[in-house]
Amino acid sequence: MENTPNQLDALVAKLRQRKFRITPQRIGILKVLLNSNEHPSVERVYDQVRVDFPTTSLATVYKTVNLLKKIGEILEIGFTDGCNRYDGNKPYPHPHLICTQCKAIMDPEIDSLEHLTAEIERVSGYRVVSHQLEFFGICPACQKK
Amino acid sequence: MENTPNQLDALVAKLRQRKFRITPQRIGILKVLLNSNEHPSVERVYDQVRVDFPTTSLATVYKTVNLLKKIGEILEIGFTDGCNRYDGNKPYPHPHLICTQCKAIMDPEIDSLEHLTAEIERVSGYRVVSHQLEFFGICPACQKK
DNA sequence: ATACATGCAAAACATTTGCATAAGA
DNA sequence: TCTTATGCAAATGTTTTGCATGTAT
Repeated sequence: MENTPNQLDALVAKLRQRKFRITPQRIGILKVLLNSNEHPSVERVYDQVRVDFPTTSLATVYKTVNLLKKIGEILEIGFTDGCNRYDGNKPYPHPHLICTQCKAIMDPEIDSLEHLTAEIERVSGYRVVSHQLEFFGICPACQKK
Repeated sequence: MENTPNQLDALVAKLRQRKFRITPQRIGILKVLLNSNEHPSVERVYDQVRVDFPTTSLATVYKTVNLLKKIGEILEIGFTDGCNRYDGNKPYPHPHLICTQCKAIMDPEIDSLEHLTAEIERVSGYRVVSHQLEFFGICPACQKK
């Protein structure tokens, strides 16, 4: 589990550019979001940030996650049963594959949906801004159990 | 806004078959879910059911909706900001087109994602059980505002 | 008759907010 | 210095649950 200083520095620069303040809590939250490939929930981010910055509060994690979501630097993966999860590595719409048993989330390598988006716009008259595509199933590990 | 006795009868028969009891509240909830094409929230179902059965409680609507979801007779459309919505007419996975301004939901006519599902299974090893595809955008009416 | 469903109120849960304090810029 | 971020606790909003009562079968 290695740091990604380039991504981190880039994100910090973006925040600075937009006149947001760089606090140790925010750095910690950014690191967790950039380093993890597990699509963590806010609670999970909170737990991990507190390893380095034990004073960080849950409210701050929520506020920072919302900030990052608003400026488009993380992607929210909506869960119907509480506990949304976040992707800090690929903040643009892309499909997710979710194991309904262990809740693992992975990014399958498949073609994008640009052609579908275009078709939707054509037949509906909507201006499509984004999309969300989630596949639910059982991962290989859980199939063996 | 016409009743759909065939669909209703079929659903009632399914419930009976599974030994669930047919109560006036449940009939009312089923009617609302089958007759509406607006993909109503629980609160919305509640409001409409109470026109016919004013004694119906919100808890009962939640319980019935959960029951129907569990037996696969309605489809849940997950909303990240509270207020999930439900489709009683097409309880199988299909794409939705959601206006981020007026919250209207429509069903665009496009090809299914079966080929995509198959590809996902091939590249990931997951057994894919269902999926969810939502497009977000601005509907024609809201574009004019 | 006997399960099961209902309705109420309370609980649970994730998330947001208000506000005094702390700390980046 | 001056504004913004933090942290706490309280508030919010949706959904769930426990339990006594009512009702479909």
